[in-house]
Amino acid sequence: MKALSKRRAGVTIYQVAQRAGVSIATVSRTMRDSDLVTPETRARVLAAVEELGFTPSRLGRSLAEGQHAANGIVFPDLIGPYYAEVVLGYEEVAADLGRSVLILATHGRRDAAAQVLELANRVDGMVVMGRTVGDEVVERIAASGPPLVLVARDPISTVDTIRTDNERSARELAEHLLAHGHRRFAFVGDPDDSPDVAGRYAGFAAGLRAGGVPVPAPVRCSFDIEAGRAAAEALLRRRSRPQAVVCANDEVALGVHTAATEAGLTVPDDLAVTGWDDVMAARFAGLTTVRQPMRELGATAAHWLHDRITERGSDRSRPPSAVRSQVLPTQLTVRRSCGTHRTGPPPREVQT
Amino acid sequence: MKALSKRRAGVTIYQVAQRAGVSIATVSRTMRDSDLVTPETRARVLAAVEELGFTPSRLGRSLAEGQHAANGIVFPDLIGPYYAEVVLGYEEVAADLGRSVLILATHGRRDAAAQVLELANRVDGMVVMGRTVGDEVVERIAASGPPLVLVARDPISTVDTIRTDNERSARELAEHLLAHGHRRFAFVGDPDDSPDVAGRYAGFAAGLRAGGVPVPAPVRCSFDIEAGRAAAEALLRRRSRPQAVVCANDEVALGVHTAATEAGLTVPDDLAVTGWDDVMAARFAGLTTVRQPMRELGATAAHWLHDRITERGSDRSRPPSAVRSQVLPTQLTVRRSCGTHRTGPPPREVQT
DNA sequence: ATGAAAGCGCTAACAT
DNA sequence: ATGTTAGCGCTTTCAT
Repeated sequence: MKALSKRRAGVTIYQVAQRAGVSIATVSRTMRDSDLVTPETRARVLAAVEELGFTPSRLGRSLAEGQHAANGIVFPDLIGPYYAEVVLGYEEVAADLGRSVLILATHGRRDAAAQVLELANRVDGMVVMGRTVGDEVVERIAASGPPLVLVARDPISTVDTIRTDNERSARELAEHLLAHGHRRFAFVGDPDDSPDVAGRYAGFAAGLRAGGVPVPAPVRCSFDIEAGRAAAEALLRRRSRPQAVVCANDEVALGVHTAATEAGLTVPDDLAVTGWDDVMAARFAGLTTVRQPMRELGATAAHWLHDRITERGSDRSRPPSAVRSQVLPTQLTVRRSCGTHRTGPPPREVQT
Repeated sequence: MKALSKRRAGVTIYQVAQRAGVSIATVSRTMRDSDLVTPETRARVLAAVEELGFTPSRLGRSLAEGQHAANGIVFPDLIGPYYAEVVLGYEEVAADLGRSVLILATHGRRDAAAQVLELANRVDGMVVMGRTVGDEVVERIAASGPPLVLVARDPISTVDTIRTDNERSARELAEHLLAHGHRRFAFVGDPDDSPDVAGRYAGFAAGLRAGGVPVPAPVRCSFDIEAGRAAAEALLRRRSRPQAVVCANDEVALGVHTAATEAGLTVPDDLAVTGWDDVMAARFAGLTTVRQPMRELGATAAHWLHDRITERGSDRSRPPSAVRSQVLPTQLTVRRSCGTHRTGPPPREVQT
């Protein structure tokens, strides 16, 4: 069979060189804006480039340079605004720094590790977010792959990590709920599911403990409205119904809210509900929640990665700079759903 | 200066070959699972691969194969669930087909064209969505670049296009509002901004015209809550306030809703409001809107692209298959915000 | 200022 | 079944 299985090549540097009557080195120099080319030669080359419609092959260039000029980012999915915002912040900065962006959504697939490793092979640096792959994978890449930045997951030695604060705001939230007079609590969400949820539960528990109130075991559920609703339906059937339900994120809280309303309960009078993330719907549902700087998370990661890539490119005898770790602050946003305030006018979009 | 600007190479196929005492061809065959290698040789090679921690270079492989094994997608941003869902649907299918995904958010940057062209250089096929770059760019890539699929933008000859229906549902929406008794309308959104909005305005206008009601000029605004709110504030100050406001998307509608409430008006009694997209907040705000199959949009694009890439890879003497074009159906979702129904019980999540 | 040539790491046709 | 070798398209010494 004569089928050409290989993609037909475009215009190459050789054709341009021939057309301009110069060597490929000169064409290359012209394309890279080297000043070792006389204006006349340059003009001749440019003319040939124009006539032929030449665009340097990224593959050829990358192979020769040993650089992809691309960054990767690994996240679980794009459902809900959280990851989308992080990715957006990341992409924007990376693009400004002249780097293309490869994405990988793991969707909880079991072959995620292989895909992440494959991605590591296509980029000069990458971000790995929580809930995607285990530390073994991260450690392997850290050891022999491109520079890494961890986002929203527990740090491991030698790898830069950037997170948002969970414990502090969760504790603040618990204290706020206690101040409302609530004494029977529930936590909906799975601390084993992600470091973020673990931190939120820990802060929540610390707050209750400090208030001398018993800490409930978490009601485990996944990150969506339906899961929250199902969890709440079970919760509301208990003999001793909780007065306040703290949820792992806004979707879950919105599900709990829906279930409560459907059960004939009024939020917050019969049941207080809180979320996390401050998604758009939270505002319209009057949900008390915690806002976190999602875009900044992505943007910072992109900058840090760029630093690592740049330092690795330079003198390799110099030791790499110190491992960085940062926790960005979050902001409790109080709306109606956490309970009626006992004094003063009803709060509107108060932020502490 | 002695700085090694070139990235230190990893383990190469040559080192593995030497270690295993075979030629690089045999190593290559082993890695590609060719059956032209005896089990013993294969084992020896695999051992060497293991000991050395060899991973084939994607760059070397791609250059030799003339294939990136990657797809691209260009969209304006990831604000709001619309593009995020499309991207997610696209990524999921592309990953299943063994292709990495490169994203490019144009953010309305003026150098978007250059970035899109650069992206075209890194992929075997790409999706271009509306509101990103002009047809000149698309046409240029169609002529000399990788296969293309257009999503949510007007078709151009020779390029596959996939859209969701705007006119039909918009007209249905207008008819529904007329049935509520509304007679003075406003449309908030910019038809010049995207083909989608143009289609929605056209359907809306057609519906009003058929009902013998004057068609208002669009109140132009961008795609966010604040813009909608600002537009509504101006609108509500007019001497003859509209009875119903049809918005280009849910964010705008939510902004209009907010402005109306702040102005002391009740939705829908004093003002009916409708959106488009059915974002999560729409449900909690009781917003009448139109749902579109966002993920399917992305998934279909990924499949079509795969077809094109595959057919191009095979016998090039065979002409390419016909240009495809498809319009996915949308679904009017009626909630409270469009007006009180004159007969029967209040509608709840009715879908027509 | 320009050219010749040696890679970069791999695949695949061809030879044995 | 395995090896040899010629690319793939570019960058970058090293000469001139």
